[in-house]
Amino acid sequence: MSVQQVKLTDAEWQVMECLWAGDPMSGREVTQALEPKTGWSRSTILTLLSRLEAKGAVAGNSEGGKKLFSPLLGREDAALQETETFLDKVYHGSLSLMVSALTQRQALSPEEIRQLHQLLDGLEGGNRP
Amino acid sequence: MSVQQVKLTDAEWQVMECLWAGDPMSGREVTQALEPKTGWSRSTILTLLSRLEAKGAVAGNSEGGKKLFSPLLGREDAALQETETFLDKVYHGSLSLMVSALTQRQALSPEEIRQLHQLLDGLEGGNRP
DNA sequence: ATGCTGTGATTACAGATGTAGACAAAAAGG
DNA sequence: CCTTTTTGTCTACATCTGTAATCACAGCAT
Repeated sequence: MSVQQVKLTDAEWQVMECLWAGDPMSGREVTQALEPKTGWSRSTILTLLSRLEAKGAVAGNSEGGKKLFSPLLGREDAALQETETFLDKVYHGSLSLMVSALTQRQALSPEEIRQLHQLLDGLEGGNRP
Repeated sequence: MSVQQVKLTDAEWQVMECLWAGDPMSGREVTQALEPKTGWSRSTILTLLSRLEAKGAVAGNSEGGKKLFSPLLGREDAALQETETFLDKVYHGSLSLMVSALTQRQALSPEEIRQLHQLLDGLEGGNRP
């Protein structure tokens, strides 16, 4: 059932994003990877990694001195959870309400719309036995 | 251009939800409306209303002693902003990526899918000159 | 006038979050 | 071995959030 109900903060999410990209990483690697985007100091990253570890979202293996961190919480799981929370809060849990709002504001590129269409068509095909 | 970049917390969002529902409301009305769902005390609500006022998300008109609060930030605007932030953070800004993730996890009811379909079809019709 | 009552403002406080310095143990280099 | 560098843990602290008690004042009832 994967890791339950872990709430990631924005900063933590960035760190996770890193770990999801290149699995076992040392603190330094994460720091370097995030440096351009965030400019956070080593300490900051390490703190975040600790908190994530405490939350059970990442595991730290300190075999032979050095410690390597890997995500325990999968990106898919995290994304899904975040999505549900978001949809509930903003669109009463309804995806179509969300899409509707976006289209009404013309916040979707034709490209996005095309892709969505394809997606849904594919779905129908797959669902029909 | 409506109110810029106001970030609403979860608690604040609930209060706004209230104000969006029945526009000018007194603090007491908001409190009563939220009581069943949240159980928050009058003080809590008033604090939240103040913070929202400070952020420029609601306006408080104290004509003739009593004070009435109305939203300055529209629900549509708030939702759109929240949506963009969310999409960027979790799905690199791509709605179809989100929908794809949802379908892969079978997190969409057939009903939702049907509605989405309709929505998109309607869109195409409207877009074709 | 005088004391309740309903209402907003002020103050409070614990826990979460963003951000980082100081310190200690371990590794690497000479 | 002893110094320099690396790396992780602890501690720190300002701000933001959630939540509320208390205060002060305006209006109503007596």
